[in-house]
Amino acid sequence: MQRESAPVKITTRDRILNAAIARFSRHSYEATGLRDIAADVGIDVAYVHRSFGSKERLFAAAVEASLQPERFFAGAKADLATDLTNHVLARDPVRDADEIAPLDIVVHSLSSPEAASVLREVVVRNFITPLANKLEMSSQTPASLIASLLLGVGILRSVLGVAPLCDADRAALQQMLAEQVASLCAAKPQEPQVAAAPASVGVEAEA
Amino acid sequence: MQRESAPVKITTRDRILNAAIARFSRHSYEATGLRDIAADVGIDVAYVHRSFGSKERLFAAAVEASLQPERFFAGAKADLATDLTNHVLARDPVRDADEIAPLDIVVHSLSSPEAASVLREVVVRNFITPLANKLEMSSQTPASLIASLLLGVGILRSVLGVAPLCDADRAALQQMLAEQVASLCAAKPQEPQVAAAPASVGVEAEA
DNA sequence: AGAACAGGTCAACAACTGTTGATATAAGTC
DNA sequence: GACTTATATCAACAGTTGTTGACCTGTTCT
Repeated sequence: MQRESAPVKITTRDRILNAAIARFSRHSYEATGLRDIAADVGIDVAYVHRSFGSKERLFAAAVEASLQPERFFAGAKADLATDLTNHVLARDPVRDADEIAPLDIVVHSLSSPEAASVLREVVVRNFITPLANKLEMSSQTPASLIASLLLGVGILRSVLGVAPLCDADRAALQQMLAEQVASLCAAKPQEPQVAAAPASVGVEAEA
Repeated sequence: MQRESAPVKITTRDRILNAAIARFSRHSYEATGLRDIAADVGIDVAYVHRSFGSKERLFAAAVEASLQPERFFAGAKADLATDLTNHVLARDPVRDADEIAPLDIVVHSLSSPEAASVLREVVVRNFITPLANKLEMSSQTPASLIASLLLGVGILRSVLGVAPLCDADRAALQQMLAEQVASLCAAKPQEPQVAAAPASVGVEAEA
């Protein structure tokens, strides 16, 4: 036993958590069984359940461990748009199927009452709020729209596997996406906007 | 029995389909049981299964019936951005919880191998491709990004119930979202872009 | 040695899922 | 009346799922 260096003892609990992150990052909350996770670790189902109390608490721990704000907002403010889009586009959904990006767990686990109730809180606390802070904005709406866009791209790319997003040229896609994010980053923190009509926003086909 | 007017006979099959649309538009594919649908119609499980062959085929029929291109692309090209954002923002996710918007089924049913494989094809065929056509674009990438943004907003608003999107002023949100859609509508159909570096897109905090 | 305790296993529970075979009921056709 | 077809039901299957109680096995502390 060394004194100075940390024990770095990898507990079974940690291995369960990592296996859970891997599973929930690839399949939906409902499609991920505790037995699958147990098999990955090589232990009994009962123990993975007991280690975290319930499936939902295990999922909550996995989301919390994946969605750490410092992973997204460590860089300079000027690089934010590029950094964020990189997080979504970094992993090629077909080529790098075995890698795991921090946002994958939100994208894949979605849509079941239990999963949604866990995600609701964490997404706001660990992503939208830090993002709005970084942008020095009082309103969280633009940050929420950025989150929406990134989430949508993540789902269409790596859950649905929509061709135009999977096969598109990476640089061109990155450029187009980053422009949208940057535009939202620069959005005016406009007040409730008392009496301005919804104002149809026209589409100019020729740029 | 009248001659001229159509029989308008509402078959049990139709009632099953409508109940399925309602269920899948509110809960995930996996969380929606055939027994729930059967109970809504007031019949036995066996019959809802037999009427469509399998749960997956019933889901496919429900998606097909919900996601009809003419619902989204009937208006003028100039109103497209406003129309599309209206489809996502029209229904207040908490106040109008009992209404069903055509896009809800895509948003809520997401994320399970079976559901994803059904959605993959239909979303491209019934939304992205018609949208790219309406925009007279050769590339489907901008249309896919629009779909991403709308899907993301839908999920954050009505699945996760993220506060900044639910409570935000409708007009302001509509304005901000429509601007993004319009900007993507006007995207240049740029070629694979041979040798341009990813080009960090800066964020100007002060607009 | 003996007690205490975390780490881990085993078998089983009750509830649920989509699916299927056998069967009834009713209407329309020959 | 007999035969077919669509409509619908019943009961049950086989396979899941998360969860629980009882038990075993080492280690550590006293």
